[in-house]
Amino acid sequence: MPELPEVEIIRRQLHGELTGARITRCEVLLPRLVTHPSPRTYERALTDSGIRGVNRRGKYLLIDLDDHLELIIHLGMTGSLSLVSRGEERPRHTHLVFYLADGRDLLYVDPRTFGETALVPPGDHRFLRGLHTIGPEPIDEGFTCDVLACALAGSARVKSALLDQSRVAGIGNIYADEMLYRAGIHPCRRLDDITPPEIELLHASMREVLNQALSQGGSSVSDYVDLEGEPGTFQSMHRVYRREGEACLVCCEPIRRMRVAGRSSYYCPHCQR
DNA sequence: ATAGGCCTGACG
DNA sequence: CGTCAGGCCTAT
Repeated sequence: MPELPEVEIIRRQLHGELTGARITRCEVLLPRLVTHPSPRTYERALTDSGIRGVNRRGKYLLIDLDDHLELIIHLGMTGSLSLVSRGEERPRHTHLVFYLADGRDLLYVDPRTFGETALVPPGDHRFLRGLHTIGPEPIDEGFTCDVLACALAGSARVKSALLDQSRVAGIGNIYADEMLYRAGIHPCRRLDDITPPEIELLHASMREVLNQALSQGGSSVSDYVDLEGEPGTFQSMHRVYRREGEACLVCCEPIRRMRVAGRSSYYCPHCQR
């Protein structure tokens, strides 16, 4: 569920709450979610680890531990984290429990179980192909128009390209549609057909959408909540996503939905060319 | 490039 | 019952 803005909100909260805290032990309740090393080794290695900080790359959370390890968590489609006092009842679908020395537990909850977690030497992302091949961060200073133009080389359809994490990191189905709408670009346009001025428009739209979503605490369409259980509010500013049949805010044409790259894609047939 | 698979849950 | 869902991997 969470895309870059939602994961970044959670990262900031985790960083504030967990920096300096200590994991006393970890319990893996759904071994399938641990992709490296074995779930037992993962549990053992996490025993008594200090947390130095929390970083993010695309949709991956990277928790920096003091015993020369990096704890990686990807929330998949429906994953969430929550920080609770020990003894509080655990929500349904709690699959990982990190016990902290201060009496709190960090819970990983995920109904659809599409998430994953791993424990690796810092920066060693060989075991997570998605991380190993990840593209540039679109909210970084260095993400210039030129960087975007390079990332969007080729002949794929632009929506597929935006969803491709090896081209640009962190964009998912909601934000791809919202960016393309604001840039006036049809999701099916081929990359080699997009002009330099359009790349500039798209670049500006990407930064605008991601920054606005961040300042609104992300999008909560069905179940996204942050570390404190709070939903975001950017969904009220969605202009196309899940608005099929509703009037375009600019031209009043009904918003349409079509399948692109296997995903529902919402667009205005008049404003997006 | 597309379909199907992984899962559970909400909704019509 | 069927369809859809914020992700991502595989096989064709």
